[in-house]
Amino acid sequence: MSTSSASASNTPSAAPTSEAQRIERDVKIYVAAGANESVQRVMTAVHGLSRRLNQWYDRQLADLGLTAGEWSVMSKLVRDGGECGLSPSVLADAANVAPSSMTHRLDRMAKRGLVSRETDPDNRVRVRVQLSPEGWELFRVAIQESDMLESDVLSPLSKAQRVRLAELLEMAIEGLDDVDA
Amino acid sequence: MSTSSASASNTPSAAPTSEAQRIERDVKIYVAAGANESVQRVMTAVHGLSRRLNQWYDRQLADLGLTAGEWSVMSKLVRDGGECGLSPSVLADAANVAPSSMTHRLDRMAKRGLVSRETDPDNRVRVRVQLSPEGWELFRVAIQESDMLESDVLSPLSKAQRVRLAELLEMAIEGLDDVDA
DNA sequence: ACGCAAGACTTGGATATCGAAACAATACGT
DNA sequence: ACGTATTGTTTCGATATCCAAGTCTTGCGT
Repeated sequence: MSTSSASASNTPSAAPTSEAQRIERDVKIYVAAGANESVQRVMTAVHGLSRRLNQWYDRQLADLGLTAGEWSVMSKLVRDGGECGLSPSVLADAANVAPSSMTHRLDRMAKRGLVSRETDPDNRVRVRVQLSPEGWELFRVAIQESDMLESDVLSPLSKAQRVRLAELLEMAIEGLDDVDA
Repeated sequence: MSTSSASASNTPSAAPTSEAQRIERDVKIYVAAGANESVQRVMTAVHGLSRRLNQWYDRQLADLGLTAGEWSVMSKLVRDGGECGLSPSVLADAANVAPSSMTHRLDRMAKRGLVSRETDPDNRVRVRVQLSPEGWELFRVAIQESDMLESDVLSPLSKAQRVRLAELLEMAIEGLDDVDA
């Protein structure tokens, strides 16, 4: 914020184009360095894939009124819910969203009766989220009636490529988390 | 929605656990098949990286009041804007967002004077978006004062790994676009 | 025992995004 | 030329997300 705004007033005798030239020079350096070009490319692609993946899930689950986020909660509960379910924070972490986002998500799902939310009697600070019978039933319908099982969104990628993709993504995430800390 | 709600009323003589058993069986099939497990993993990771990348950019550019999306517009214009700038739809496509989202983004940026928006005289249906002098100056300040050049978000990934990551992401996107069509 | 720091979750307000529909302006077929 | 289809952009309403602040437990230090 300190090296700017000096076009016409500060240096009266200098060439009037000096600022434009300086800007252009600096920017050229940036562009020539290809600065963060790969980062930008990754960011754009990540954003785009995220968008399309959500679109695909939303379309698959449109009849059932489920969103991609809700589906991810349900399948996480199915896979790892066990006897007592999971806590909101665990679910938020698994879904890579902010805790408050998961609260709102669970609000919606609880209002529809898909999940039950009850405070853990042993640890009254924690909350146990479990799939309700209606939730189980809807999950079953979803995997039966939608193309969830057969059709494959990532068909252009081989099994090995998917794993590689996931690994690279997770490496990048881990690195970013380290920077934060 | 047609094969449900028959626990206690419809089949009085059948075993009351039959529905629960059926649900469990179907779900077990799904889980055993590892159905879409890799897809779910990719989706979660993609979402997470997208989130963190935005956070990182927002923090880098917080002083300047720029968001990641606005930054991507600016650098796209710097790189490929040429003489006449770019159209909103091209920018939306490049940023992988819906056209209407780009309209709003450009609204904000135009209100701040970062970009100019004028209808193309040759093709009055098109709009040309260009970086204003203030936009150029702010871009220059950003690449100077922020750590945009030096610090590297994707440092845990080598150059080759980034390229590989971007390629895989773009393959997946292309495949999803084909499904749509 | 009492009080205070830490952790888990929720509330509230702001914002960015999306899809569908409205709205030009052009192009094209007859 | 005229009406229609097409394309580019915007408006509008709904929604999902985020951050910061608030509430309520737990646990620990003195």
